Amino acid sequence: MTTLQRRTGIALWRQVADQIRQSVLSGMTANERLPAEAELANRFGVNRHTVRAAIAALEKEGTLRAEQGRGTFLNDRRRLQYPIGPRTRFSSGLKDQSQTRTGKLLSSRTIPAPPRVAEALELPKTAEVVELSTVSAADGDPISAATSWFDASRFAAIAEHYAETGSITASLARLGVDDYTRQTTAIEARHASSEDLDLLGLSPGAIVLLTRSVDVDSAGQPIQYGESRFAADRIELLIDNRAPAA
Amino acid sequence: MTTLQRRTGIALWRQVADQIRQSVLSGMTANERLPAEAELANRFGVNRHTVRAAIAALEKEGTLRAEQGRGTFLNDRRRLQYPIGPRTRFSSGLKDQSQTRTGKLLSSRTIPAPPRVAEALELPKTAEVVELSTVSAADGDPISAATSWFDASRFAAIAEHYAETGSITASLARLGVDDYTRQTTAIEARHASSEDLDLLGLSPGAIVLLTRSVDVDSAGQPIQYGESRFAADRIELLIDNRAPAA
DNA sequence: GGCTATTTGTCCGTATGTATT
DNA sequence: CAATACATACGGACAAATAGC
Repeated sequence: MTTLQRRTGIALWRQVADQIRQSVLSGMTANERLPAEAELANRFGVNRHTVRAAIAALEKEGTLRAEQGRGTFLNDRRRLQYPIGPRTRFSSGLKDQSQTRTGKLLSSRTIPAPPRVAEALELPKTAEVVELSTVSAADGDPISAATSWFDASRFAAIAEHYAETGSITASLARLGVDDYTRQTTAIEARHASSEDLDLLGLSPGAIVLLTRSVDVDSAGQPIQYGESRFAADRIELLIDNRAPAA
Repeated sequence: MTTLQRRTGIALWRQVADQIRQSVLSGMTANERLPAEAELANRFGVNRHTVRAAIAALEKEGTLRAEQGRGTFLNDRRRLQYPIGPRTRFSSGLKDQSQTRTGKLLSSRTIPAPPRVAEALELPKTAEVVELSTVSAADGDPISAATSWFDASRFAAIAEHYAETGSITASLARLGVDDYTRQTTAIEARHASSEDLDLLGLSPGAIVLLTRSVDVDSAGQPIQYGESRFAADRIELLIDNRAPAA
């Protein structure tokens, strides 16, 4: 099966932690007991201390809890599903899966459009854009860090609106965009940058899902280009074609 | 700007390698020269030996090449775009971006349906399914490793057809499925297992995009449940809502 | 209450890998 | 290349808590 590897720059206990998250916990329900440390050590072919180090890491991140004499148990921590489709909206998509959602504005500035941004927004190369850096959280846990760009000539005031509402949809509505749809979403995966580690509260080596998206208004004009980083261990992206645009 | 962290189970040289991939190379064009070792060591706050270890790793995985006396240079490595939508098909999606595409059958077997498979295919818990393990490559580079499940009572012979055609679409056509559409696609990201490292020719620590998908026939009946792993450094997933179902 | 089996928690020592000087 | 300090991994032994009898 899946043998662990040495000398890769990734400690064994961390590989074991990842394995436990994936193969051991995948079929388990909340508050279920894990196999004993000794059995896990045997299964992965490592020392019990190495399994203990892995469990300690998973305990620290909130996935497990160990109780002396009783065993180690799986905490209730679902991966949120973030839907992607023509009607993709951050706020509403997660609403029914979490209690509270917050969107915080980190910074904003008006700059000449970077080439890829100008292309996505169908603006001339000399155009100016508003750049928004935001972090979104659900139930207090940071979910995504995003950078968004808007045509400065049309949406100069969007930063102020976002700071008040914490929502792109609401901010756009205030600026006369009643409705918009997702045109394209490109998805990549990579190791988190040190900035993302900070923003999303991840440990080094963690993975982020990176989406690059273009939203268009009802006239088909691109209004937003965004690059979002999602904590891959807390979220999955879901494309559901059963629910077409309303 | 976060400094690198210790005691996280990820060796410093690997963190530096990830950083170089992310922040240093992101703004660079192909065949551009990297900053000198000493400068990188200074920038990341680590010793030169550590930077050298990181560069050696990146060289081994093919993203950099070091030339004696000249410096270290960024190799040209584009990501293929893999479209996802109602009409998602592996073969045709990549056709215009690569010269040759091959689908190889690794193994097949008929087994009782695992719970998540039975649920996805809307089969009774006692049903049997055909499990196909396949690897797909474009221009000789492995792109994805997939495991697919089909209702054994309806598609018992699919393994033989796939072995001949190297295509799921063609195999289904032979079994009377003229048309099918993608119902759902869930996307996660994780570190590659050692099995995937083998199949996809990756180096340890590499990332895979994992998709779980359900395809349905024209009557809306689920016919295929699949889990695919894509090499995240060679591919990105693209959801394009501009081209609706034909 | 005691006894025992099971499981997690802590301590020792030792060897190897990692990172710096 | 060498010397040093720290992190990782292993092996064993025993303590502490829990559950069942």
